[in-house]
Amino acid sequence: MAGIKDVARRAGVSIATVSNVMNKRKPVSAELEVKVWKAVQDLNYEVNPVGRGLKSNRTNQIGVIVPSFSQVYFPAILQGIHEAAMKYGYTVSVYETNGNVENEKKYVKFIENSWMDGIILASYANIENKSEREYIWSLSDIGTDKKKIPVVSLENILGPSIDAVIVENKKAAETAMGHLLSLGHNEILHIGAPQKFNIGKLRMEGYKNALEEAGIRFDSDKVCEGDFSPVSGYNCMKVLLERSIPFTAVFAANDQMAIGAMRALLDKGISIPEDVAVIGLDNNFPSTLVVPSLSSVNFPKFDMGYKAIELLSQRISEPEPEKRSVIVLDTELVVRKSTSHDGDNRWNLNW
Amino acid sequence: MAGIKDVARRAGVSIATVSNVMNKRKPVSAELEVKVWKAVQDLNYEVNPVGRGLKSNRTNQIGVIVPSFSQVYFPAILQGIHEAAMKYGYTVSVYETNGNVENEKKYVKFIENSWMDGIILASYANIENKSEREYIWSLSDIGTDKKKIPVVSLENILGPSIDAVIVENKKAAETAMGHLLSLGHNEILHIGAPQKFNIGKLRMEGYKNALEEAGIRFDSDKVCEGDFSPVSGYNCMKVLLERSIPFTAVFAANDQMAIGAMRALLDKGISIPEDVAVIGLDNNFPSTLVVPSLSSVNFPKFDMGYKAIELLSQRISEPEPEKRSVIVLDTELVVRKSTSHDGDNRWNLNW
DNA sequence: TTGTAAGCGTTATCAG
DNA sequence: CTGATAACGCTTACAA
Repeated sequence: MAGIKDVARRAGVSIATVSNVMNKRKPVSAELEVKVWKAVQDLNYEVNPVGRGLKSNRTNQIGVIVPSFSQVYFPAILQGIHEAAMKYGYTVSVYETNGNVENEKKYVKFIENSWMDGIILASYANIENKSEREYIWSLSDIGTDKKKIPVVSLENILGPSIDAVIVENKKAAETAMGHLLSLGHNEILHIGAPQKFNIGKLRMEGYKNALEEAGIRFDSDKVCEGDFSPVSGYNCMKVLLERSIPFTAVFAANDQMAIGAMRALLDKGISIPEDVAVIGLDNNFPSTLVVPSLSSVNFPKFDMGYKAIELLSQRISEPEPEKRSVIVLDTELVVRKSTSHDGDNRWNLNW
Repeated sequence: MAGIKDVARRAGVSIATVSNVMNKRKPVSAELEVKVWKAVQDLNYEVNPVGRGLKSNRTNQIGVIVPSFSQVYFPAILQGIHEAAMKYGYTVSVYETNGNVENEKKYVKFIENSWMDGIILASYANIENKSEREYIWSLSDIGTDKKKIPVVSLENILGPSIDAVIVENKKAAETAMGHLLSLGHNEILHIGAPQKFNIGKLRMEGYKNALEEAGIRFDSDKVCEGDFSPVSGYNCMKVLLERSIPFTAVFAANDQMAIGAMRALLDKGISIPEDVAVIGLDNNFPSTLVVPSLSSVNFPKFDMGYKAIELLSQRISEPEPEKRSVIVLDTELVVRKSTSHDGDNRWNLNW
């Protein structure tokens, strides 16, 4: 593995000239430039990021911190992150917190300490908790004066001064509800996401808003709070069925719970969509797999990852923005067989 | 962010002493040790990996190269990798090749160049291609004399001198077949994985072996080659059905294809498992989701990742082993509803 | 046991 | 336009 010295020796120039040729920071005569590039080729030389990092304070590394690698949407986000990262010349290091905020803090500290250039964070920190709120605040000021390390939050708005890439959860919920309402349903159950998370609250708001606009009274008996998992959807559905409330449709706050709910309905001999229509949120690949296929509202997972890197890259080159950016991505209704016989039945092959 | 100098100043010692205390390389008096640790605590100091890397040639980084992040088994492997990596003090950087060997080479080169300490590689290189074979050979000698960078291959034995973590594909296929045979099936179709991959060949061998041991003649009309995807399983099943060969069971070389095959059977009004039993290989979470749930042979994905790091860590500390290691992990039959009414019907919640 | 100083590979300053 | 050299943060040989 050749170093800059080897290149300089072979090209018959100084290491400074090699550096200037490769980084185009100072003009170099055409003659020497050719020699240097030739030597670079001959020796198959590439800059050593460790040496460069020490001097220039840039490592071209991005740290990605997420609650869990096993969430069904993570691979798509990571693909977006990776593709954009390669484009902008970054390497991606990944950290799994298991939803533990202490781990989150530890990894943030480690990334700062490693002089990585930026952080993409899907945080589980709770703003209502004092110490966690302080931690969130600290995120807007990571690094030293010499090297600020920007943070981009995924899926969440963490605070007034932290950039974020999100989808409009409330609007997405309204889209799902709008679909059911347009099909003539007016007795609609809701299986909610945990209300302690912002996401859960926003999706619930969307449910309520849609009802209100349609002139339907909100009834808390029609709601059950799940925990994102398929089993919680299954259990919620059973609880709701036992209440013997009339209903013709179910809106679940994510696809996993919707699939659980579908299973509970089918177990009872209830036909989907003839007796009851079901719709989820997120649009993960298992929704194309189940029978009937599940209608949902697509979240642009790949784009979220991609945009997060773009935003980060911008912040890295221009650390002091006028104000923080929140990139809001569009969601889209996907009609499948669980709400309509005309719905799409194709498989998502990306798994 | 404090540096080693700040710690030294605050503790009233030299930076060498700080280094010695933290790395325990040389004895330091108890008195100074206490002072140093206090200063470390006060300043919340952590070693800067960039500076350390430059001097010591170790970066505590592992590069992980895989064909695709979206494969359904990747998250579990990555979880194993991450958990072990944290335990051993490594950071994990990920690279997606999209099955393109040129990308693979590029990332290997980049990792070498970045002085990472090791590589975990799930390669798509084909040993039968000359240039790719040369590339594979080169993998056993990455880095310089000063810093060798070990490679651990995932799922594949790449060559006689490269460590690997694998499962016994042939045996796993025999396990699946053994299950069908024990249920009394003797007309068994096979939907195979691509025969250009080692994995595909081994699973096919397992199929043939099991037939032979049961005294059943191999019939190539009972076989169709898929490409791992659910749709290819679906299409293969349709082709096989058109051949009008009598059969009572299907063994697919992975769960995705098995699920595709199930869908084709159910579309034709064929009952599973009453008319036809179906079994896959790999045991991914969608298999617990479909109806009926799919029998399979479990591959220990988390452990594969975990063991790969353990092996790598061992090679990093002891670069010149007597011989290379191949860690072979156990697989296990999982009986679900697609082969037996007594089969398991529980969901795998880890998604 | 402790401290001084060289050096890892690169970039950037500054003199030529 | 080019080259010598200091500096980045740390580890380690060697001197004290």
